[in-house]
Amino acid sequence: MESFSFGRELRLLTPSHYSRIFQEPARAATPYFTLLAKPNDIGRPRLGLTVAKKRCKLACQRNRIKRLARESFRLNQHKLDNIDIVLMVKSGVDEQSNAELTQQLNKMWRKLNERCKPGAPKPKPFKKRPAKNVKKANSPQKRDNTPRS
RNA sequence: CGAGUCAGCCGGAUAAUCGCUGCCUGUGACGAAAAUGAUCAGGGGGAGGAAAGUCCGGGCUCCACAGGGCAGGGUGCCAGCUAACGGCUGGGAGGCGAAAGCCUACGACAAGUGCAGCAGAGAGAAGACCGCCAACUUUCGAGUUGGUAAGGGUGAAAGGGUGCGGUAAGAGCGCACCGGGCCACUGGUAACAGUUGGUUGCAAGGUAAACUCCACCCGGAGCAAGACCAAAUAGGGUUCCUUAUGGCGUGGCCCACGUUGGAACCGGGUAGGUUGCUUGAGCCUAGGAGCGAUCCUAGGCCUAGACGAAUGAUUAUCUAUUACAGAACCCGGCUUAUAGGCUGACUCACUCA
Repeated sequence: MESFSFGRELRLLTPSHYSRIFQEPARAATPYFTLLAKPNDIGRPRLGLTVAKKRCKLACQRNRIKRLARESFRLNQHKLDNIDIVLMVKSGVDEQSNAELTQQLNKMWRKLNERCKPGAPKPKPFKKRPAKNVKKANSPQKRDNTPRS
């Protein structure tokens, strides 16, 4: 049986991870979300969330939206290829119900996956950064990767 | 039962499934080993009454600092509590309410300066518009001069109130009572109070969230504080080695100095990591002191510590759509938001007995 866990290896952890994705990403959008994505080399999808205070004023609502997004990502992670995703939020999200937002998110994952596929063989504009990134992401858990790279 | 006042409490529950996080127990990958402890399994924890606003006060940390003053800011009836406060408790005074009860920056305007629209004759050691009274004049309509704050009128406010005496008319002008000021006395730690005594005809009102004066308090910045570890072929210093009495630059040339390779060591420190980080002015129970805030004693308990940021989602049941809302170094307060519900004490009205 496949696992539905959502550990630290499935998240974007540092600002450098985020800034990599903001360079020439694939996009997908719904009325309340914008998703940016880019393929990675680590063998699993990863998710990062940005919920701006400007778009969603109350801390409580921001938490709610993040939880919904994580939950939806967790349940759909096996339908995704190895891509890094950053989820952004548009104003008005905090007025939507849980069911409505979950439905939108579920559609998005599939769409985004399709868009990333033709983008994978694209020439990488930044040669150094992805390599450096992979090394860093793997080093805390597996040491045998480090001497090889 | 109705209307109301005060005080306190709860802030969805249960079950199933899939997940997150740090703690404990076991497992123990990688490693020669130790150490570190990956991974997996199990156990038991895991947001609030306001976590919010950041309005006050502290702890903690770093910086500054002999002492004192000025400036600036804050507080402002009295006493107490407290680590401290602009907080709380008790008391006083004033105000609101039928009552329970509630509200109040509540020091000084006799240190000085300033301010007060409109109305009104006059707004401060004031003032004569109408009226009243006297004298003079008179064309008998009234006029002029003076006196007068009792009456009218204006205004938020017109320099105590009522009565009697008094007077040309009046007036604290005099007297009685009421009110006020001052000095005693008594009670109270004090604010303050008084069926107390004496004295004073009462004289210069309001406003200090106006300047100001008086008394007391205040060094600055904040956990992104601060401390530690520490990559990069980012970059600095010292010593040594060698191509090498080398090359390049300064220089007429030598010497000398700078620069160029490698190694070792040293300190500073970016990315990143660790720590600060939860045992605390802590919570619960019992007893005691006090009207109370609070304090003391004894026993017990450990109750979130994340860091792109953990408590969620779905389903079922409970009348079930559920308020305000998310810890970020930690405490004590204040203020604001809050669906629905529970408990206790008290006041008033009605009915019944």
